[in-house]
Amino acid sequence: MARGRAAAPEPEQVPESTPPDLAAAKIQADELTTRILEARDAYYGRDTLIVDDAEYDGWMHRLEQLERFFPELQSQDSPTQTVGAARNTLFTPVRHAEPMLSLDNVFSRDEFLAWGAKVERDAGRRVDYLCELKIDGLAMNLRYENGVLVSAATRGDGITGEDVTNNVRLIRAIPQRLAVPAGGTPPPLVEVRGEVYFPVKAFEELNERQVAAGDRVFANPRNAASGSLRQKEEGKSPEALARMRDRIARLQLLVHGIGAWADPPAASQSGVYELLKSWGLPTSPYYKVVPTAEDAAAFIEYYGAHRSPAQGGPEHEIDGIVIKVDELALHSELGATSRAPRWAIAYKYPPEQVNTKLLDIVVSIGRTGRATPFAVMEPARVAGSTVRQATLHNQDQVKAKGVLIGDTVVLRKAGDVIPEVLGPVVELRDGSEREFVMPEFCPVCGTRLAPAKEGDIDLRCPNARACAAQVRGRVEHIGSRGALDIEGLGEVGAAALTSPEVPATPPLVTEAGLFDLTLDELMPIEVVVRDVETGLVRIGADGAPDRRAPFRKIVRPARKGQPAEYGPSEVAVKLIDELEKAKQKELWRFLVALSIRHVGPVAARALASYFGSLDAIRAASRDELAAVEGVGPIIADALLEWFEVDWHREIVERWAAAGVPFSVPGHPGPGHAAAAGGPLAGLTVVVTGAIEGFSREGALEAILKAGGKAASSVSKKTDYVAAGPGAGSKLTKAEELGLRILDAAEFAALLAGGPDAIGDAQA
DNA sequence: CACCCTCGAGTTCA
DNA sequence: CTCGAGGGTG
Repeated sequence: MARGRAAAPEPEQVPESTPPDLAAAKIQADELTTRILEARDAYYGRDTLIVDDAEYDGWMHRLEQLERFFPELQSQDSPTQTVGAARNTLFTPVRHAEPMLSLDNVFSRDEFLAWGAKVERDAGRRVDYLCELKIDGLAMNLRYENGVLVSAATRGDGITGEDVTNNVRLIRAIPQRLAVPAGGTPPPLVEVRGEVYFPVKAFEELNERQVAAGDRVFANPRNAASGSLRQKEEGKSPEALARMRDRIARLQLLVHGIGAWADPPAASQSGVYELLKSWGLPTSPYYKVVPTAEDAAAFIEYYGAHRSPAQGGPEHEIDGIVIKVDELALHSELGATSRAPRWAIAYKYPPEQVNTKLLDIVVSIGRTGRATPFAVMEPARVAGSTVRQATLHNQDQVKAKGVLIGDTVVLRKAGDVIPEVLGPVVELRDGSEREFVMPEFCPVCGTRLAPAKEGDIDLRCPNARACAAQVRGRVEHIGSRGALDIEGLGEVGAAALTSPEVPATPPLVTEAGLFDLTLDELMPIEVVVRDVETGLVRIGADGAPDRRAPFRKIVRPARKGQPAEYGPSEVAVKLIDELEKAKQKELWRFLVALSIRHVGPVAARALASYFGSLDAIRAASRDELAAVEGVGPIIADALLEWFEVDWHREIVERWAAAGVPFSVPGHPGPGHAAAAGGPLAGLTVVVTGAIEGFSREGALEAILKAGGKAASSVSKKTDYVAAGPGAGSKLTKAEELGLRILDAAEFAALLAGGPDAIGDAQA
């Protein structure tokens, strides 16, 4: 990774040490919350200042940091979430008839089971648990008098909320009047608690419309729900008003509790739900009553893996599971603390979306010279891991996302793996943010960046031969699995060979010398150690940069008058040995290793099996090249152009001189594609997840060997999908298309005996 | 001219 | 593993 610019935050912004674990962070956050709330009560309620502003700001800042790093800690009633809302007096405050308590949180199975054990101890017996999905929406209190909806309010601080009755009346899912069965009378006063949310699908459609209309997009369904409900009708054009009403109407509600009703109307929480349902109020179909805490833990686990509709989950986002003691008599027996009831708990999943600070946008240069801007962020935990960087693809994407350096941005992991910046939280701007400007010159070698051809969005560094980032990238690529698969020639190895601290002239100026490397050349190499967190050079005890020599070790320590004696390290011996072995690898791997545009493993295999040698490919005309299946005029041109460059030909010559044959043994000559045949002839197979008994590469290799085609993505043309543990979106897609899905055993049978072996006449 | 496919790049984990 | 870009094929 090549960094263009050093980040320079103000010194007092340096984060305090992050607590080592979630439990410690939780204690700190609770402590801060209490202090902040006390200070705020004193200020707003009694008009007295009990702390000065600076200290108060310090608490808030620290709490924000904790919540950013452990998003699990963030709750809707955290001071960091409510402070803005509290100052905002757009809507009249209403007092709830009965306080809306929040729930205590647990973050692990063990914590949850400990809670269950305590409940049963306090109750003195076994209890039934009601498990339900914790909707990531907006907590609401609906007040019905004599069966008629009279007010709707947000949760607010739990005592007082904001009156959003007018907007809530537009929500189709909420009945204006309770449907009391014939003969029954509605209670004179009841408060119904529920959660308003935007269904995920409606949310996606909403954002598409917002984009089309040139409006701002919402970061997530919860923001969309809250934003929609807190809109005022005044000052809107008729069209805007219609859009706002239409948006509100799409909101959904699910109810999960009651307040302010003297006589418990049922014996259990589940009984309450049945009652609410009979009144015509929407209740969640996903709740379940289980006899043990262990069963509740299984419920938690199940929905952890089935959070989205695609996985068989609900139409709303969930941020956890709520577990309640089912029997109502126990509720009053167990009671509540000042903040939360003791008979219920919220299990929180690690969130898949977090806010964090965009510290800088830096440009990296890849092996092809492409300049890619990426976001450098304050480290944040998302979906279980810590993220500090994410790609922004190109300058157009930076514009399209609308992020400024210094913004608070929404970060998520696409497909639970790849960090992705969704966009800025515009409300949190303070004016100090600045726009990203694409640099004019390569941050690594200083050459002017330019599009490869006119109209291209991507800028590239044209200095392919000498730009350190590109040389290093190409060398790393040679060692990668899709090319020569050389152990020891990864990111670190490639950097050490191409841009070490010592010697001044690196052993590899270009990849041409790769196979001429000797142990004597490797041993002097010294690299400087960089801090993982900051990317800065680490300074040793003597004040000089911390240097390491990865390719040598001390054979005999220094003695009086005698300097230490050095020899090659195991890593160095291994690397030289691996390079020697690599010379005998298949031709197509060398084609990939040459970094010719558009020539990856697939095109390289086709070329190698058709022509049989690099000389034959080099001698071929544009038309002859394009005759190969999978190769068209563009790839043909890329090949011809590649061979026209002097230093490219030098790579081939020096590798050949070092003993690389550049040919397929026993190949009859150009024009003879390897005969297709075998049990999988004419079939396309896609592999996803881990297949028992095969490595990733091995499975693909086996498919090709059996005469089949190993495709990288699932489509209608796919005949079989071999899926194992860890399978992702490819499996989902295969299921959607109704394709034949194989487990490891079936896959092995297919390889050996073709479709017949697994009972298929033909896919 | 639609598709469908491959390439290339970026990230983080064990 | 995912995305965008753009090539190849029917």
